[in-house]
Amino acid sequence: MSEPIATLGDALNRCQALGMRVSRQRRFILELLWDTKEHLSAREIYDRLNRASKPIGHTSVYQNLEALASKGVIECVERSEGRLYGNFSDSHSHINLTDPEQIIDVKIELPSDLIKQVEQQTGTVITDYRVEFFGHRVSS
Amino acid sequence: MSEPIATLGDALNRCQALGMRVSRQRRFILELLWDTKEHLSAREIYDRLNRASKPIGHTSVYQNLEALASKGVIECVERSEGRLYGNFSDSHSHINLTDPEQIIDVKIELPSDLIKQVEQQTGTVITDYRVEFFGHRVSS
DNA sequence: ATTTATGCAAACATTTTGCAATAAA
DNA sequence: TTTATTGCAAAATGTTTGCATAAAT
Repeated sequence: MSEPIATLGDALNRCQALGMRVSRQRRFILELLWDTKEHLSAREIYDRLNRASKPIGHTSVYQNLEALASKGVIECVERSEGRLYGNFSDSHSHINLTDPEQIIDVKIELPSDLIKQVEQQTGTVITDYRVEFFGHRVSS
Repeated sequence: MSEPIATLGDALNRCQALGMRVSRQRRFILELLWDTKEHLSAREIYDRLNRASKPIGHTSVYQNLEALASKGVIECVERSEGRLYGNFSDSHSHINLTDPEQIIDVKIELPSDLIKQVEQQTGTVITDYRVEFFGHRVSS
């Protein structure tokens, strides 16, 4: 497991370590995601940046979110409202609740032997992970 | 909580109990979801039914899935592939590899005490989960 | 200089809506 | 008969792609 991505600086460093260039627009996105605690849609990210005089096009938003999420620099969650993106500052994992829909962040750590087992089974080195839970509140 | 919907018959009965008519097309959808063990997209359901000479239109597929899911007759999960519907939960985990980019599917099961811990900490009932790993191959 | 990233325009995919025809009860 | 359901056509959203330009290293 490599370093967790807790701060904006971590995210920018991780980009460079991955061979991704720290472009103006990429920085805009990362700054926004580290400034907010919400999960945002591509559309929302596009709107907020352009409203804040941080010009960026739709294509760049989508391409960046896709690249950053697939490399584990940011997180992506699927919701009925669409695809939402957020930072890893607090916790990597979350619970998707239904009725009413809500996302709860949760901090969990997988047993290291479970991770080792996955690495050995697949011939990989795991650098990061997150767990996505689905469920509902106890009351119902 | 009312009776669990375990069989196709249960699902059809539940429809009637809810005042929903058991139309030809609605039955097609429920039969398909109870025949398969996969979660299917609206598109996939549309295609499979029409290919099987069980004619149904796009609108009906969407309207039915929406109605059935919102009334708890079937289950709906949001995935990166889109919105999927089914009659049971599957835990599908994978590893996102970089350099070259590749996704490996992996079957893992979390320790039940870890899940219980999350449920207690958050006051929720976990019905499903998946783990997303990030990493790279051992060679690189 | 080299390679990655940008972003317009357009294609593509998914989901929703109006509404007249149809079928279940 | 009554009322829910169907499904066409079209619109509203959301996402991806080709490619020439621009920018990062």
